[in-house]
Amino acid sequence: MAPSPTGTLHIGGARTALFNYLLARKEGGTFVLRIEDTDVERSTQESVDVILQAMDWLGLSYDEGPYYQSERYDLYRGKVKELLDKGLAYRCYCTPEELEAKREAAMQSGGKRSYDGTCRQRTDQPDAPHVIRFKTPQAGSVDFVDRIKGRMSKDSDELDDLIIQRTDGHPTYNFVVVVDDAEMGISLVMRGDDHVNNTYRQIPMYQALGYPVPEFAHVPMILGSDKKRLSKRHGATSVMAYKDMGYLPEAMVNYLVRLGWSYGDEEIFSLEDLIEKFSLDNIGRSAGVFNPEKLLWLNEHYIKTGDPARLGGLLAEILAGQGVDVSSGPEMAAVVKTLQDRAKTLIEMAEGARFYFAAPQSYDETAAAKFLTADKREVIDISIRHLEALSSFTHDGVEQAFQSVMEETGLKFGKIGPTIRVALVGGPVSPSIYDVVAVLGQEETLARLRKALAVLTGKS
RNA sequence: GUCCCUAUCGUCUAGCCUGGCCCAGGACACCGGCCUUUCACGCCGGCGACGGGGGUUCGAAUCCCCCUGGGGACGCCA
Repeated sequence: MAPSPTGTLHIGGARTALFNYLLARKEGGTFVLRIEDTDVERSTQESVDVILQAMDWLGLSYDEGPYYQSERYDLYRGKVKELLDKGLAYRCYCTPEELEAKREAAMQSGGKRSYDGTCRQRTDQPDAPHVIRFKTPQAGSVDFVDRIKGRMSKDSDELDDLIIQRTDGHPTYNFVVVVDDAEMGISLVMRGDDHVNNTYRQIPMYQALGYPVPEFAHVPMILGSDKKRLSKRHGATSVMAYKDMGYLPEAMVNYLVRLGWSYGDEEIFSLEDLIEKFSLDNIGRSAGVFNPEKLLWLNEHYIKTGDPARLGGLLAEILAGQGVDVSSGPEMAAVVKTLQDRAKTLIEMAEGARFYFAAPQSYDETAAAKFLTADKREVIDISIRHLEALSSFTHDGVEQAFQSVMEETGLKFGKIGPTIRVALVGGPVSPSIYDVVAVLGQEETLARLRKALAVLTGKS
């Protein structure tokens, strides 16, 4: 996996990383992380950190690296010299302005925008600013069999002499990946299919340098809902943004892998399942549209089925970050269990959990007007009595207590529950009353009910 | 513009290689119903696609050709 540290790790990059990881794990290969930071202008340490964090969050552990291309310039320079000495590369003195003008002119006349090879035959080698270009063979065609797309071919005369070393001496991407992939023994290059045209340019370089040509697997791109390249205008695209929005990494992994890959009708896969089941054969060949709803559904699924203790830990972090004191409230796992079926994200769960840790300061107006009226004092009072007498403060115990309240008052639960709910949580929405009471505990429940009673008494 | 790739429900896809089991299956979303102490969950049902045109064949989503659509690349970015 070789991301470039010029931004965050986005959805597309993460999926490529995942596919690479899965294949390496499945086939017992080595998963190498290499940071492609030959663009000094745009590469930043912050981006490197974000990439590392995202890989870690997704659970994609690497066996080697991270390697930094910026630390391997000696190697690349040696290889450039080798090509120069063999006559397979040459100095080009054309300036960026000249090149731009030529491209412009070519565009106008409907021709190719390729470099015209002006400096290819140049015999003098003045000591002036120059780049180094690779002398791409002009005859025949470049062919390879892509592990995903099958036979691929391009006529060589469509290829021009690409720059492998800039005026400032820095090597360029297309050259260093060839050197690195070969030197690092990469046997399969899997990357987005926006690179297929680079592959045609890279293969001759492997050959020129005497390297074996690796296998290639070009994964289709991920597009936005308008079928355009995924970008910020389609909403969050960075992986870590989803962590912040309360998504679970297993949901992200599951979503990502199904975007472009399938295994019959199955939808749910853990990383472990995937290491066993993943295969290049089941990757589709066409671009896919990023669908946030399905990702959300998967997140919902993993929240629903997740281990309460683990989810509790994650929830506590979020709550703490929101300034909620979770140290004195009920046990997190118990809280989670009451919310798992009704939250799609951890953020949503946190919202739903706040009342457990802070008694209502006020009551929702419309809910109170309906369910917390003076005539409800008796119900609350009777409920208090039965809950006081209850020794087993569990879901079932609480249910029995309310059974008694129903008998004593002759009311159906529909006439009791909503009132208790508003008194306990302050609003009209919460998990099942029995669960809320059981999790809140006897002391806290009674305190909140008495408070409500006092408020009602003060009113009349 | 040139080149490369690609084409099944709105979206992700199964099926295509090894034609008939497909008047096309699953999932998300959407719509309806049931359940229900709120909100949800859940359950049941529904809507919905082989881009078009030519071939080949007894028979094509599946094979061939053309068209069209979509994406990508064309940088001293990666």
